[in-house]
Amino acid sequence: MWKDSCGHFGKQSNELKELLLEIYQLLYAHFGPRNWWPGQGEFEIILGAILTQNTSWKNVERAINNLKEKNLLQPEKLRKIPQEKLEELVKPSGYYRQKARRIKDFLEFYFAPPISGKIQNLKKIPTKKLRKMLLEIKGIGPETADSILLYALGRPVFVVDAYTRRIFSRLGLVSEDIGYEELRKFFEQNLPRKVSLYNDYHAQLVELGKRYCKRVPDCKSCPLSSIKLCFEK
DNA sequence: GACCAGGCACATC
DNA sequence: GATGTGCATGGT
Repeated sequence: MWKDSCGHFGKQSNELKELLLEIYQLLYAHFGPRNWWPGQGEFEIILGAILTQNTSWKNVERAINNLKEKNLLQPEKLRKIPQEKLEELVKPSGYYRQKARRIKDFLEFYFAPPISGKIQNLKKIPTKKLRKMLLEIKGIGPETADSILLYALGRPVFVVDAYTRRIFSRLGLVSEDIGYEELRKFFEQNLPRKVSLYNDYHAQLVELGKRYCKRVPDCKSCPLSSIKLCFEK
């Protein structure tokens, strides 16, 4: 096996593209559609993306429900409440002081030009430029930015997380220390540029990771074991 | 009680 | 550029 300049291990491009689709199909057949973030508003999804940083979704739901109960799931309202109040409400999601600050930082960005508090203005910005703007906000790193782009705004950006890296390095398809950008390009260059596919693929990988690809892998019952790619360690 | 979760920023070498 | 650490609640 050779290693190319992008850091992933050798497979002919066509072979790789088929393999990535095959993996997705196996996951889909096994878990069914994940339906991540269906029918929610953009702003709620953005909050979720921030709140879920290194945190289980269950805890994020508690935080979001707190905000929902107080009818605060709107940027105008969240902007007005003091940070200490916001901290109390998002507490169940952990890192609550940081996260309250990050939400406030995002709101500052959101209400400043060129967005000026209007979601239509946000939607107008081209993906590449918007990604850059999001990354300039303190507390929004690559995964959070890409989650916002994909799940809140429907942009064709593949979201990469710790599970993605772990799963694909164990499959032997990429190096285990591949960087975020490289890994994202690995998917974007080898998958059809389709938002619905990116959306569900990432969600499937998270599901697989949670169940079978923790630090100690459970490769025997892993749905990918049928293609003999899952290393047993 | 240890380990983990849909990361990120910052310090230090 | 790589590696280490703080942040914090709640589940297994």
